[in-house]
Amino acid sequence: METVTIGKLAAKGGVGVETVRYYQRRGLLAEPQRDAGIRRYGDDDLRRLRFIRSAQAAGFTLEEIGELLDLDAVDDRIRARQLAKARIAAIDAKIAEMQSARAALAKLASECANSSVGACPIIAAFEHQI
Amino acid sequence: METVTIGKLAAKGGVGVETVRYYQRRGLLAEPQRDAGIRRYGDDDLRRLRFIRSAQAAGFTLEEIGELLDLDAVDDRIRARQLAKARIAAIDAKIAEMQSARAALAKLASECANSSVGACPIIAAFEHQI
DNA sequence: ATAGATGCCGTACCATAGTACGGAGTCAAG
DNA sequence: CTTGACTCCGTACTATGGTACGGCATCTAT
Repeated sequence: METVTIGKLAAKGGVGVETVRYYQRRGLLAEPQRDAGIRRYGDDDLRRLRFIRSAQAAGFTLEEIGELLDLDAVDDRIRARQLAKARIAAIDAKIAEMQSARAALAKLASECANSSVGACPIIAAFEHQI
Repeated sequence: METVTIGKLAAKGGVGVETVRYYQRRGLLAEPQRDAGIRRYGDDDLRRLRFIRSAQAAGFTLEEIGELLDLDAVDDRIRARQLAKARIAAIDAKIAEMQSARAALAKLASECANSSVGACPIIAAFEHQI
């Protein structure tokens, strides 16, 4: 099987070497086989690493990601659905919040035009938000 | 003028008392008038506090918020626009990322149905993301 | 006037998610 | 067979944004 060193794995996963070691310490990645003391990673490890980054982008903490990985191993659909649904709700709320913030920023960027003379209250641009 | 104590201000701003003190230490809120040693806040302080929370929701760090507040004081539109535009781009990217993550979670929640028999790979639900 | 809630202060501590260090071993190319 | 890049390890440090502590002062409602 194709195996890669920690540096290659990290590069493919878009993280640093130290981050891989850190995830290993946290139990998010399994200790891989070693070849003369040097870690050798396979495709599963890369998938797992990428999953961690994706789940992180979805707003899960590393602790929650650890739980997801356990659920995956045990195939616990009920709990997985629970977590997914809770996260979806949180994401929807966050997206709404960010859209509101975006609107405030757009207002700030457009209404307070480059060289207009009236007042340009940055604080006011955010009023009535959230 | 109506003035409130730190506890009331914090409550109205949706933060803790210690957080107000912290913002003050960071220079995000001005030291207010005092009445026998007790801080007395006015409406401007509340507006400012709410602005901080909104700007935070927009993804600004406290340091950046400090800069925004300075810009507001000095009425520096050019820089304010720059920051706003940069932030909007970042927000749009983040929203796209979250929508992608949301899709993965929705897939996880629906395809891996409660009591189906086939495999329910949580990791696979996130494949091809981001 | 007396509780009990608030406020004051500085300093210390917390969680999260890494990042850096430094000396030693190992590998790959020329 | 050497040189430079990569890897090993544990431990310590970083940044961000707060949160907690503890002893004392003050305020508010009865």
